[in-house]
Amino acid sequence: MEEKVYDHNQIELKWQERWKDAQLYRADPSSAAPKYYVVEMLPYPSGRLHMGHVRNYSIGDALARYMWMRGYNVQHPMGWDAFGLPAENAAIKGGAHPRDWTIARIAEMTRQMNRMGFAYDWSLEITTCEPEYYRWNQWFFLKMLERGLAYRKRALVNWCPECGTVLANEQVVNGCCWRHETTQVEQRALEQWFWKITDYADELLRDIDEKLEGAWPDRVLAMQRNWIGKSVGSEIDFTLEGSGEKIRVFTTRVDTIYGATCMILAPEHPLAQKLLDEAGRVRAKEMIDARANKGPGDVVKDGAPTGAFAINPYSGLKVPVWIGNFVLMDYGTGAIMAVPAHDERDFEFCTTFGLPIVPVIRPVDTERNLPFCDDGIVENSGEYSGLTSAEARRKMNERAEREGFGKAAITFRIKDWGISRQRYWGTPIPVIHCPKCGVVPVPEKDLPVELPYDVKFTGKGRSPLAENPEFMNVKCPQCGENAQRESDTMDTFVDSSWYFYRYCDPHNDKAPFDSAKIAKWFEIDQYIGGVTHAILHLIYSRFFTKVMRDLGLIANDEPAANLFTQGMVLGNDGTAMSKSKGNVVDPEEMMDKYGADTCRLFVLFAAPPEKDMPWIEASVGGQRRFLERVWKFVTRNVGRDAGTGDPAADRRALRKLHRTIHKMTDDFSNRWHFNTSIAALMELINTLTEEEASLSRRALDQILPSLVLLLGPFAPYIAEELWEQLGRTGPAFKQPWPAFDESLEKEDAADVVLQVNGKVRGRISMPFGAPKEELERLALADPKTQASITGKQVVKVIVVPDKLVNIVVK
RNA sequence: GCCCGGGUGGCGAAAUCGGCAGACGCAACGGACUUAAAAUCCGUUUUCCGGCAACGGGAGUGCGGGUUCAAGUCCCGCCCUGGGCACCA
Repeated sequence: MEEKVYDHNQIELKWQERWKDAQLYRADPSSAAPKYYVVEMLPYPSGRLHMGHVRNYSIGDALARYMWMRGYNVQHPMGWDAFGLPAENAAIKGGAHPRDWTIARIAEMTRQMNRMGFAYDWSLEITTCEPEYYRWNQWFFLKMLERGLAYRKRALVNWCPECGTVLANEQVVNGCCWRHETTQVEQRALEQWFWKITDYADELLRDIDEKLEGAWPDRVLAMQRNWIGKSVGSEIDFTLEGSGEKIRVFTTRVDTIYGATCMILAPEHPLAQKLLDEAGRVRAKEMIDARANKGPGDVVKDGAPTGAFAINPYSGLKVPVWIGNFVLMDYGTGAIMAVPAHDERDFEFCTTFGLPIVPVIRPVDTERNLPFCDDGIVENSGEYSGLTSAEARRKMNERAEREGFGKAAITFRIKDWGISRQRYWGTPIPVIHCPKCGVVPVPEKDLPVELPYDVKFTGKGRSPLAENPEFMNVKCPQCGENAQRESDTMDTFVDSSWYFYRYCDPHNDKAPFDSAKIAKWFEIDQYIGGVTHAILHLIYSRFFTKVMRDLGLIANDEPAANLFTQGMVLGNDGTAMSKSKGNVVDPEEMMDKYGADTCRLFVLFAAPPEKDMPWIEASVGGQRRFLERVWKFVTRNVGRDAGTGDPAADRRALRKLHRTIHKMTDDFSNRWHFNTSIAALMELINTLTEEEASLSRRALDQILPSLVLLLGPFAPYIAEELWEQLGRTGPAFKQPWPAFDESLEKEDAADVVLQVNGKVRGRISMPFGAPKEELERLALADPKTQASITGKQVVKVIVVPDKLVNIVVK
């Protein structure tokens, strides 16, 4: 048969047309095959696919296609993280309505994804800005409220005095407003909603060890551990001299308490406000503001005495009470005991302000240089002197508990999740503020609280919702009097915390999902996304899963049994692609130029998927050339009258084929190092081209279909087209993955390396399984090794059968 | 400062269990084809030394030690680099 021309445009258009069939990538509900649920993190619909998406989704798609071929019942959905600031910013700048803006961009990105040939079951598609989705955010909010997991408190927000509005963190650039680059952002306190993720802090931490270790990347788990930040220590009350009020401190080093030479309160600490005089309060305010505008780098330690004194409950000694800018109000109790001899920060503080330094811990076997911050032997500490730090901590905790001035305590660094956003384009928080009844939840039957479409985007004043009377004015569900809706919307991380559950039952209008469907598909077998979501998204989803479990909706404790985080795509200059650097490569341009298959192949070939990968356009051509070589090889050999050929050539070609299948099967099941899988395919085509003239028809009939199927998960268009040209029926991606036969992989003879003192001196070809003695004899007799041995004494000979002989000489 | 990665040719990388370092690809150079160019195909390409040559010999995986018959791979101590956290008591 004639060799054909590889025209990627023609092939892609043809198959896109055929792949429109909505049933094609649907999981089979009646299938008895084992399920495989693979999810790639859903994108924000910015309107253009970027290389990071292409990489993420090419990895996921290769895996989904491979698992289909392995006979699994695969569920592979896609959706849109459709709420968020860019749409609203665009509206503020005079662009389209956020909804229209978003819908148009979703359409555009869907088109691009289909062009890439990604195999999604679009019947499961979810769009988080649709009421049918976000009503369940609201439903979950009500459940959180019922269970005491949602509460309101005052918290700081960014405020631009120029706009007269609240800014999201992303709208703050270098401490200034995004629209007024010279206007400093201020901090203002507003009543906001929080979710008590801290209630689950212990379980979130424990399950990292018990459920995720080994299945999620270490660096993600390390970041999460760090973020949760569990500290084991003690809470101890110091008594204020005079009033007798208690000041509670948290410390991990109660064993050093005899060395406490002062107490330091956060400047915001309520007691500090009380103890300070007018001048002191001004100083405290200065410290708070200086910290709010904290630039990068260290803030110099600052502090001031309150004039008050407190009594150390263990030693009975009186210490001064200070305020200090390095003590955080929202960690621990907002107050510390300063032990300058055994803590670097306290040391720095007390040195600066001339406070005494009293050592109470002796190192076990080294000189003591202050501050000495390790455990040691306690001294100058009354009845505890002579104990180890650990013993002292235990005994001191016991006494605190017994005498009622403290206890062993655990503190977490993680804080409750503030979900309120003073924005329009998000899920309305379903509560009503009634002057008589207070905060009243919207009754479930009234969900969803829909976002009104007709609002004004001024970028000034309160959020567009708050300025919209038709939205805001309602009757109180409890007393029927005039009341106001909550105008805040939810953080978009709420949307993405549970979307992969909704995929399993996307159109359910009675519940967020049917629990039986979740039981069938969960946990997610493989979740794939960027490491940038290591903390927030991935910890919020874990939290959501645990809450849903406690609500009785699901049975699993974790959302994803396995997580894979791919590396970034870097520009030609080796830095992350960004518009400001002008090193962005547009996937669509690459598709025009080289075709979707080439793009997919390149992002998988250039580096192993977990590593950062530079986009070097010069090398993309190599992938295109590879596809052309495969294309030509297959098309010109489809019907070629090859006859019986040369059995030795057949054997060599089949050996390479089976090794390639073996290698790729390993890569898919272990490491996903698709770069080496593709390299193996390249080696295969190199061998096939070399042997081509001597191959028999029989061998070709085995080789051609296998080659095409192996290529399928990476380059689906060309695989499907060639499959059809081979005269096969049924889609290539639903064929069984080729099997390898190890007996065909073996060389005819073993190539045994001969070494002298570890240096290669020669090699001999031997039948497999040759006895050690014979290998040793032949190695010693070999002329190549003789040259290096003569005149020396052979000390010993190491023989690794079928592989290597190392002669050790002196 | 603390916690993770990473360091191998001109470049992206490979070597999965301690057994031939540099597979595969890019780029470069040489050749074939062509009036010419592009495309394609063939060849060379870690480095140093010797040789017209086929070839032979030495060095080499960030640096310094160590274990081993054998180390890119394991151990100890450094250096550089990317990322995360960063006054968390």
